[in-house]
Amino acid sequence: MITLYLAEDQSMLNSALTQLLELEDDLHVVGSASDGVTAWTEIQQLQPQVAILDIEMPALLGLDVADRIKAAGLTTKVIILTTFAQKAYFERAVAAQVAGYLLKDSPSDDLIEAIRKVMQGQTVYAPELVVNMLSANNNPLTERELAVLAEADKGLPTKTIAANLFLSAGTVRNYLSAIFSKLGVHNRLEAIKLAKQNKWLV
Amino acid sequence: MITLYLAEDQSMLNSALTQLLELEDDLHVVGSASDGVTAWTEIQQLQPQVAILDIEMPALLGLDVADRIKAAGLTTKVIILTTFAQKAYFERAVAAQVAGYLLKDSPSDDLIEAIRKVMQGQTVYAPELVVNMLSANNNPLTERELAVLAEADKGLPTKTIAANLFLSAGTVRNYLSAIFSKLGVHNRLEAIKLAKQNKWLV
DNA sequence: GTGAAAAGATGACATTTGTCATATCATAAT
DNA sequence: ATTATGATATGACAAATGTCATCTTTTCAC
Repeated sequence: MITLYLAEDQSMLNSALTQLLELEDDLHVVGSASDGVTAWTEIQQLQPQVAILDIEMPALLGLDVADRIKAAGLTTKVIILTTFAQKAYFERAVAAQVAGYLLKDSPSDDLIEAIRKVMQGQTVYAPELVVNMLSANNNPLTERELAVLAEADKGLPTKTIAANLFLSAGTVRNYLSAIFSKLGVHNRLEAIKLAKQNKWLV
Repeated sequence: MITLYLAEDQSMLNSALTQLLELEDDLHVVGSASDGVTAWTEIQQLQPQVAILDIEMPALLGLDVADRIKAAGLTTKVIILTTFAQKAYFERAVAAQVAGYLLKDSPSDDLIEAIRKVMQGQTVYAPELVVNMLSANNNPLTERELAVLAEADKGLPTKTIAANLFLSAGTVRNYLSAIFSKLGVHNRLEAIKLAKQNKWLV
């Protein structure tokens, strides 16, 4: 019998999956949560064999939970279950040595299959991710540029951004200009949109 | 036996729900799709008693499918199943006289219950929506202002916005200025953020 | 049918942005 | 030791943006 914990903040999917997994003779869902903090607390107590974690959850990202599971030395294997194939998330997941990374864009039977494979020691990655990995869309922005862009994203004018980051207004505009040129756009809005699309900016 | 059709583009949820609904003795899923066009085609052929439609799907919105079902005079009852409580969507759904409007933020049992109620002629609306409706956080922007803001949101410069809407650049700036003053902000970015927060802008 | 909004326009002006050249200093890589 | 890169800054200039006053037409409610 494989014991499972499910952390997924979309109730419809959470409850549907829970019931579905329970139908399998060799699977048992010992608990579920719709936020990261609850998940982390309960996983420590229940020590399930496999934890299925959504990434985007209130309070704590699934990836953060994965990090903690690893840091705490639990034997719980982690399967990340998320909506989109985003490189940044996938990289973090790999770094946290998760056992599986599935997309919600695949049928529920894939999840069941993945659980069994993971318990046999295999790692299961959605093929889309691997492809995505190879087509390196790496963040061209430096840390400072990102900081400036993040301020700009708040809708603040140059002066305020400068004040917030203890820079001169000119420097801020330089950074923005550098950002635009790297991203091939011509104003803040476009830069922000692009950076968000690529998840360089949250 | 109630015949169902399920249109949902997130495969994990689609397959999980299909299997779950099939477990109920009085429910039968006659078909499912992950895009609006397929859904519409098959609903016409299969004429299910209830169609469960996601809103955001490729090719055709669930709401569009609902409109067509109504226009074609089918007896198929529609339950909209969507992620967020957005007033605009809800209003369209009510206008299309859908029988139910559920959020994915509710457990799957709610859906099953809703299906049975709908077949008894009841309408089922998520309570969050009704609350949202009453707390009239009414949009102070006119249709035209919204259109301008939507263009601005694409990151386009004034000229291009003007060209796209067949307006003069000056008019566009006037509209933006009017928007800022109504919203109490001083630039596009802030206006867009505020409008999105209030769901006046998608 | 009058009056109030809303849609649309123009022109002028001040401010904010975006671009560019150029410079210093620190650090990391070869 | 030299070179590249990143962080930081200035000054100058052009282009885009935001503000205001003012004007016309259409539409819709009373």
